[in-house]
Amino acid sequence: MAGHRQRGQCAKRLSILDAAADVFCRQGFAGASIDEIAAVACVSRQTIYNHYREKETLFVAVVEDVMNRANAMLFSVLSSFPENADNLEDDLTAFAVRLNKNCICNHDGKFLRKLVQTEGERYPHLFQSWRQQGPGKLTTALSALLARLAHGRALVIDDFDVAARQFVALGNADLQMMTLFGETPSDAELEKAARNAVRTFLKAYGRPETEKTGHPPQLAAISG
Amino acid sequence: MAGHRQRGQCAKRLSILDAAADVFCRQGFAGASIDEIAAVACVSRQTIYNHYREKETLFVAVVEDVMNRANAMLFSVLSSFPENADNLEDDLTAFAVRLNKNCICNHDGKFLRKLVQTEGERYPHLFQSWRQQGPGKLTTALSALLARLAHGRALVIDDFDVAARQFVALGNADLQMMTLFGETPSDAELEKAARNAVRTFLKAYGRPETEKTGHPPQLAAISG
DNA sequence: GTAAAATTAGACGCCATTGTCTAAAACGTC
DNA sequence: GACGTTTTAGACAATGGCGTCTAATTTTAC
Repeated sequence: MAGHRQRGQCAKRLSILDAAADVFCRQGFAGASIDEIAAVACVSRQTIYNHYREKETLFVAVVEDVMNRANAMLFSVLSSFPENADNLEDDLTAFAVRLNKNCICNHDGKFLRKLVQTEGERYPHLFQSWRQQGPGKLTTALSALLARLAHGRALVIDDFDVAARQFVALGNADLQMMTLFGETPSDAELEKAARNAVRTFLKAYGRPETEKTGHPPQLAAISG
Repeated sequence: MAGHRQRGQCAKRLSILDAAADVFCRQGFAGASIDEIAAVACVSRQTIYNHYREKETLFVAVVEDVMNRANAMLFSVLSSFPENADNLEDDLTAFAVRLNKNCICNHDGKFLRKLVQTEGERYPHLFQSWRQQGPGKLTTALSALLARLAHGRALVIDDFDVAARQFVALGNADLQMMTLFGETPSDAELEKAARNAVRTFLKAYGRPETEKTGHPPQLAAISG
């Protein structure tokens, strides 16, 4: 009887989901063909229609799958935010690297931003939930984490929400063009971008005594 | 004979170009139909094929048209960058507002970012030129303008390219999500976003004496 | 007004895609 | 090995879009 023969079925489902994500990402919803998805998934077309009633059903399932993965990853990265300020610049830099590498510049992040731009108007409810649970959560959570550091006298911040958005924006400043054009930054580039971002962030929000230790007043670098 | 009957022809061309931009932007290349473009342009389908040999030709023409408009606007906005530092915060804020409003959050800016994401892989040469003349020029030009201010002792900057990218990134920090989701920020939101960005930028890069005047040391806002 | 050029509506062939259907094959469990 | 389920390959109709063609109509220049 039909107990749990889900072993092979589940593998098929995942295979279809992965292939569909790949093809939808490259071709968009309109440009993607079920036949190509079936070919990439090494699965018959009928199997796809067997699991997902129609193209749109499959699309929604793919987006929800990617959203879940991305949200889980974001939660995981956020939980690695530095708690104390012993080595703030290095810890924040490492955090920014993780955030960029695993949440923003990674495959899922690019996929979601691409999709929300192309199909956002056609499926408002679908991406609205991602907006709240993804980028929305990122800002509020990061805002709270920065507040913790500020409460511990490590940072001087007047508006935590603004500072959170600026931290993310600075972290992407050097990578935005690359990711926009589909390139994936190397580890060295990720490291350098995060370092630049955190230096500037701490120059703006770091406690004057704290940030100055270690660095000479940086005035030496100015030309003339 | 065929001298220059271009009066009506030119109008048709522009009408087609506008309609095609609209439909391509909403539906993407694959999803856009020539019939719909013809309907929006109030033009027969044959007229489109008369001016542009095939769908791809039309698409390329649309992208180049938008690129030219965007580049001209970017050049115009860059030329309004403040020269002296008499009222740096306000001048930079006004500049950031113009940059966001007319180059990044406007219709053409959103269109180009959307298109480069969806069709960038399929037409690399097409968008590569925009990358160099649009975002590329923005960074190098802004870098030179910041260098001018730094040379005049108004700013303290160690890496001008990084500072330029950070200025743009900070300017978008509060607006990124809105533009990603297709919304258009109000003037008040533009003003506030630019103000937040420039405040932080000047906290990081402003000369200590200059930036402190006017503002109390901002330590009062910290909780506890 | 006239002639050349441009535009229009509509029909047409062609091709790709969607979603359904069927019969055969593979699979997993007993 | 037998049975029920799943998968597969392929055929199938229906749809829609692209690009072409034609004949009629409008616009424009002179």
